Amino acid sequence: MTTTKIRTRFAPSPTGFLHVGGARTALFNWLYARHYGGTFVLRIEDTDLERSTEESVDVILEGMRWLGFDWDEGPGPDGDIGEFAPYFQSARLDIYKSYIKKLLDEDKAYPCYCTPEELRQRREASLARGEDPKYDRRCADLIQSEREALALEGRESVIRFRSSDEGSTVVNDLIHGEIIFDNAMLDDFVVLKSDGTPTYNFAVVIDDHLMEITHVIRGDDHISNTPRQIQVYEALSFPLPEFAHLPMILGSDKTRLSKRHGATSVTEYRDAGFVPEALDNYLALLGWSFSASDTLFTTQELIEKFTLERVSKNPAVFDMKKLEWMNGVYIREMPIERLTELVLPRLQEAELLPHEIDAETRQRVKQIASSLQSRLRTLADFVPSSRYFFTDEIHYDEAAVDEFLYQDHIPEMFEMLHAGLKNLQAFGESDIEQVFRGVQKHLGMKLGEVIQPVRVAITGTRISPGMYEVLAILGQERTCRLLENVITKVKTELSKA
RNA sequence: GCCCCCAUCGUCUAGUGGCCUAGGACGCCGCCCUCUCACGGCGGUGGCAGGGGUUCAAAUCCCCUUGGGGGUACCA
Repeated sequence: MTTTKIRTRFAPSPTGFLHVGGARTALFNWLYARHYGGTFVLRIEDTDLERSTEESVDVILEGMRWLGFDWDEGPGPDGDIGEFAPYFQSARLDIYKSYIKKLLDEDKAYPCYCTPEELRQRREASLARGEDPKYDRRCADLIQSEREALALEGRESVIRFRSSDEGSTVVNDLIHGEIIFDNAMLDDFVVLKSDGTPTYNFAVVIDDHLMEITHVIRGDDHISNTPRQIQVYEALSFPLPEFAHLPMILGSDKTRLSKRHGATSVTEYRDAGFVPEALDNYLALLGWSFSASDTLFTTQELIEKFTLERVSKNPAVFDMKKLEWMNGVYIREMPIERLTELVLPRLQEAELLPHEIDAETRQRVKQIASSLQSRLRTLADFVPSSRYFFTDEIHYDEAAVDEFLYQDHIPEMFEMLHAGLKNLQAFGESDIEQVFRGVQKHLGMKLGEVIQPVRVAITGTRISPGMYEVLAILGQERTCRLLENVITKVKTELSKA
């Protein structure tokens, strides 16, 4: 057992939405902390002043809450919470500067006056010569007077880290094992930009150290950055945390998951009718597995079973079909009351229900939800599938109407059904079934030959829950009225032909 | 270009040298249930990238090739 308390963090940069890849990283950090009774920190890496926005921070926090990833330290409703505040990098600039000063004082870093344009040209030139496009260190050994002269030219400076060309740097990764980098491959990278903000590779080290992060769990696109960071740790005599690099999430064409592949933001999945537990469960399986046979895990089980040892090394392709299946499982297994509550706002949104919902309506929606529960893959499916329960304006599937309704025997058959249904004292499923059976027997038809036309008449389509159930929910009055409407419609059409 | 990571069914994966004639899940196909569609049940299709080694024995270890991904920014 470890004696030090585990501390993990998720450190998104607020330049857009909470990406599913980011959500997966957050999930693993969160699960790891919860599994070991550690602390989960949320830190906002907003040092890119150009691209970071406040709205993006809100969207990310909202996504985190929706997914259920509660953080112990980080942004709170009234400012940052936690002993290592602030948790926004933009509010920690003085801290970074003090460490920059330390590096400068010890000659482990130096100011560089090359402009981005000059750097770009030299990089391209060396690439064209077939050389490594490394920074050429022309500012590495400037003397004070030279620096002043460059500054006098109006040049802005950045601070570069003086990296060693000797030896190698070893990344000891919990998932990948030892990864060795030749130090000669690393150049003197920028640690402080000319606008006074630190670069990622520097700030991440300072913060992870100061916030006492014990396990740095992140996407494996950061592997190549890790040796740079390790050199910073060493230059500042900080102890190294453990590193664990997660496999990336890819799109169906095996390239990095992006907009081209469909929805990538957590918000989109929420809006599309996915439930958070399903997304958590699915995301957990992207890079982690528990056994040869288990795939369904409640969030609590995920916490209990999650370990880094069972994280795989290979990249995972995001499979929407499997997510949909899993979401369907969660919808099927949730209490009907919850499904009802989740679906009400969507029905209001579609203007199928008023803003005020009374107990009777809620009860009715509950019945409908119950009839549709096994047929949903997303909550969004509910609206089109239940439309006819709420409005007489039926959208007819023309082909189905031609096939089932515009037949000579339909008016007579429907009139028999109408008469039978109208006379019922009670309008339960079994009562309705009696009427259908009677008509079917009388006409010498198969049950389906009676029911399917009714289905098309009532729902407009050939697909719905059991017919007796649908009619019972609709109620005697509406059922009879809808039948009457259809009988007229069919007669009119037949007389035309 | 250079550096790094990765490589089992279409997809997610189990597999840590003999238990593998390679297991599960999604998808797909078929059958059953059945008033349609779902659900559910049953069955099927389908894979160790290629080549060399090591070993009595390799999906499992090593090397090479190939393929994919990432990095090489005053983005994170």
